[in-house]
Amino acid sequence: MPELPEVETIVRDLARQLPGAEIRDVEVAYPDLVQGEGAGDFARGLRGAAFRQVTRRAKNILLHLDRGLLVVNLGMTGRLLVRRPGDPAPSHLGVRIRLADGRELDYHDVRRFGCLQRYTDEGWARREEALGIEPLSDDFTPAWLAEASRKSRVAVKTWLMDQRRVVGVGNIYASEALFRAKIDPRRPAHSLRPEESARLVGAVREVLREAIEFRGTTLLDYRDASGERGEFAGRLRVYGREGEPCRTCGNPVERIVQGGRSTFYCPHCQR
DNA sequence: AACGCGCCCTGTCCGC
DNA sequence: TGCGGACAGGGCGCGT
Repeated sequence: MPELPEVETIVRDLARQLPGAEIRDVEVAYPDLVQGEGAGDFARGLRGAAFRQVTRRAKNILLHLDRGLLVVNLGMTGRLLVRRPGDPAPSHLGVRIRLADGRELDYHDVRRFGCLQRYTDEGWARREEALGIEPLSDDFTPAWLAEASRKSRVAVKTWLMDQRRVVGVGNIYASEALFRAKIDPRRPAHSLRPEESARLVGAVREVLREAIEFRGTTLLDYRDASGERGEFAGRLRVYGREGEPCRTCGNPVERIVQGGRSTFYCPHCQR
């Protein structure tokens, strides 16, 4: 479910609400969500720790503690919610973190593709090496894209979604960025001309920034840390619009499958 | 090495 | 109304 804009929205919410809060105890309803150690050690390791700050790396939520960090990946349907006394109980509770001030930080996940894992600072630094560059950082430039994709024959849409290269771009924003850049998603990554690399970098940054401004895209499951929907869905230009008229040329938007995932694009506008 | 595929899991929707 | 199949925002591990 969540790509960079959705995760960033949650992180900004949590960064205002969590620092200073102390963990009273932890209840793990689904042990398979906890990675790296057993549920008992996980719960004991968190008990008594205090939240320092909350940041994002790729599609991961980094909850920095006074000892190490707790990293949450939401998978497809994960939600991380701050719950106050009296708020309705979640229907698919995975992990409940009770805070000393009476609030709860609840992780729910219908499909349970998400995960939570504790890391030491060094452990996370090692794990992070496998992740690509941040698309909203200064590292993401047309020159970098041209060089990094030079030897890759995979379709540019599949290439964009590979988290070892660029992080944070998932199935929705890959389609949207390629539409904005007017590039056919089936093109081999290495075939982009310099001006196309430049357009793609600009389009990725633009669509991610706009989506953050609108607090992300809610198709079905996504909710922010307060349980509210994102408002970007109505601004999607191609994703989920198979057969509907392209907002630029009026020809029907098409859906194809690439790497087992749906891709939406306009064959007339994207070449 | 890079790439394509299947799988993890539950829920919803659509066609028959 | 019921049932089977396709599909859903991610990521990992396998084989070639």
